[in-house]
Amino acid sequence: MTSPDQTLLDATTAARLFKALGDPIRVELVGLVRRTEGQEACFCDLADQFDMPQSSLSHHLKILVRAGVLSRERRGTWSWYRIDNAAIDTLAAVLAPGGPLRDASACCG
Amino acid sequence: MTSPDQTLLDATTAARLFKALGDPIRVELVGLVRRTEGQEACFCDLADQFDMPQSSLSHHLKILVRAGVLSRERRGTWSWYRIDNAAIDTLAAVLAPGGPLRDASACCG
DNA sequence: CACTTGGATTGACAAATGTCGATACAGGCG
DNA sequence: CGCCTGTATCGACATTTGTCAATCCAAGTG
Repeated sequence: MTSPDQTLLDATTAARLFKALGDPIRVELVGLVRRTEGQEACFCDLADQFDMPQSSLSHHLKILVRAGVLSRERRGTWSWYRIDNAAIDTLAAVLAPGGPLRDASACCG
Repeated sequence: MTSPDQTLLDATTAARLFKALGDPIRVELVGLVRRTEGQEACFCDLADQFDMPQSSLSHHLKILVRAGVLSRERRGTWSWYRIDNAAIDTLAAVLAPGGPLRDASACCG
């Protein structure tokens, strides 16, 4: 009748991360960072891959950082982005067989 | 400079699914269906778990169905929802170590 | 200090989203 | 057929989101 208590907290966390990835550009961004040496990429490298204004890209990156999917580090003139693996792990766990959203009798047995 | 070609399609698909899960209520909904016997639940059961108007719940379920996360089947008077495991698998694969968003040298070695 | 460059922030605006009450529709049942 | 019950859809509204141009700030260079 009332909204679920304990699980709602996890659902909120998961939803926040899912939401951050709920845009093709942001999925691409995370994928690009992941494919970069050391899972770290600077803004300038990312900007080369997208045909869009610099401000838009910065905006999407900010959303990913705010959600905890990426972290930003300013090194001299350039901004470097890297993946927060804990966040990805959280989502992977949610979707894994036996996790909150996936029955244990999944693909793998 | 131009937007990535091949991967963009996958990113769009993934983003569509992520977006559908980008709300705590919808995460809860999928979790509830998952925990139900046979991964199938009727609207009435789900409605008991949430303190919100029936129309809102129906709206969220529609979003999940439209995105392909759930499927709806009308059986007599009641609507039954079940998880589309292919969709969950798609996202799990995206987040898995070695997947598009996760470095291979992840948690598991 | 003046200038340039990388990148973040702001402002404006259209479009999408979440929420709710009201209404419509579909399937039993009298 | 008329009525109830379960669920979907509609209409209105406030909030959020994505996009772009413009501006601002920080760091390096002359």
